[in-house]
Amino acid sequence: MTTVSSLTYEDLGSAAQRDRRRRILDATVTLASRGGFDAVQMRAVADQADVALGTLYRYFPSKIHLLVSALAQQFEETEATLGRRTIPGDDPADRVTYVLTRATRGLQREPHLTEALTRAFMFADSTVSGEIRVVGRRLTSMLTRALQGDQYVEDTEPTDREIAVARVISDVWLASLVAWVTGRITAEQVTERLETAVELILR
Amino acid sequence: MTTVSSLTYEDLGSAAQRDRRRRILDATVTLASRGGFDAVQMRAVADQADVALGTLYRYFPSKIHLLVSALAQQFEETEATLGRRTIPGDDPADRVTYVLTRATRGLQREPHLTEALTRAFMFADSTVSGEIRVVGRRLTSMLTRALQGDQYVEDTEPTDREIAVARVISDVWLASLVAWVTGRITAEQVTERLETAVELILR
DNA sequence: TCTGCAACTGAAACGTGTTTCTATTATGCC
DNA sequence: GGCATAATAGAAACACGTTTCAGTTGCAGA
Repeated sequence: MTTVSSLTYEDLGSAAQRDRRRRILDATVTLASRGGFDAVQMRAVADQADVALGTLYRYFPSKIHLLVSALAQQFEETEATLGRRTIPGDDPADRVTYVLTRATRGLQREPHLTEALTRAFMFADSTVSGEIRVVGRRLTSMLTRALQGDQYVEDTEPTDREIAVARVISDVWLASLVAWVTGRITAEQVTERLETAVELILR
Repeated sequence: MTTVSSLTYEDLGSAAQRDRRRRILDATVTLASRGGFDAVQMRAVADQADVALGTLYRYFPSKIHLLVSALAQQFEETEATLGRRTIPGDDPADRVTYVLTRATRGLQREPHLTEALTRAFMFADSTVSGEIRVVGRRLTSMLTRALQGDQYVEDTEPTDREIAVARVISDVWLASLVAWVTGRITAEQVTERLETAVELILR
């Protein structure tokens, strides 16, 4: 149950170190986009990021830590790009569906990357719980924001019900993504399942 | 996307072969109960089952196939024991909650085994889709049966809505199990989350 | 019973995640 | 600038999943 944590951007003192961290995460995303989970090989990441293998492990204590950190970073980037925009839709169900559809379309464009990040997220053990929590929080907050709609700009705390709804929907989303990246369902079916779930919970 | 399948009980001609398969799955469950996913090492399984490593791989083409097959077997055993009994509860929500609570309590008694099987299930890639489907079907049928209640004895086909509800609930269940086995939430929280989800969907 | 084929054994070897260790380089402090 | 310390490089070694293969055993059909 012991947690081992990756070095975060804030942990790193010098610009050179922050640059190393960035290079490592960039290499990870590049390799993952190209060949998925299996293509993210620690030696290959180290090579491409131009750091020694030992250094890579100093920054990220395992392949799973590395990939989950890459996932967190991808989330950050997404939020930075379209995070402040108002979510279209007149009621919570519409807004949630909008966010989910849009996100799913984005993931669909990078199937290998999605496979790598999703599988790492699901396979993470207790030593990765810190990083996992970060991603989980981002996910639910993205959904509670969609549930609240414009009220969000006032930074309203989500209600218990909103949190519960967000959790269920993110559970369905993750399960559907796993099913998609393992070829059990198509991308369209992912969207269908999400819409059905939203229907069941919010209508 | 190519599927590679494990040898099923039906595939095996001789009694000696069926016995080998049983010994392998027994060894898997024993090791998993003792030390979880990491303790299920292919050499150790082969040793304990008294077969050569190559034979183990002939029966189950990977560790994940092996563990997911063990999961399918556990399901079968559970269904055989209490499969025909009527599920108590006056409405679908009560019956589903009953089944979930009971199952969760069972899993709680074998945390290492649950960790091993759950993680294998979530980590499975496209080559395991056959075995995964078997387990997925069992899961949803367990839940649709609870939704239908006594009607089930008439072998009524579940409605689309029932199937959709069952899917959402099994998604929540799996996500909660993963969170539990990785130490992010307690077993009580698993039950809480399931009850909340049932509440949201069925009330 | 004999024969041929499929299954099994035992062991070696390979791939990749992870650990470890020594030499070298960068960094902060006097 | 010189020094102590931490960070990094580079490479070897280990662990475990997986593959391979030569020899042996078990078994169905002639």
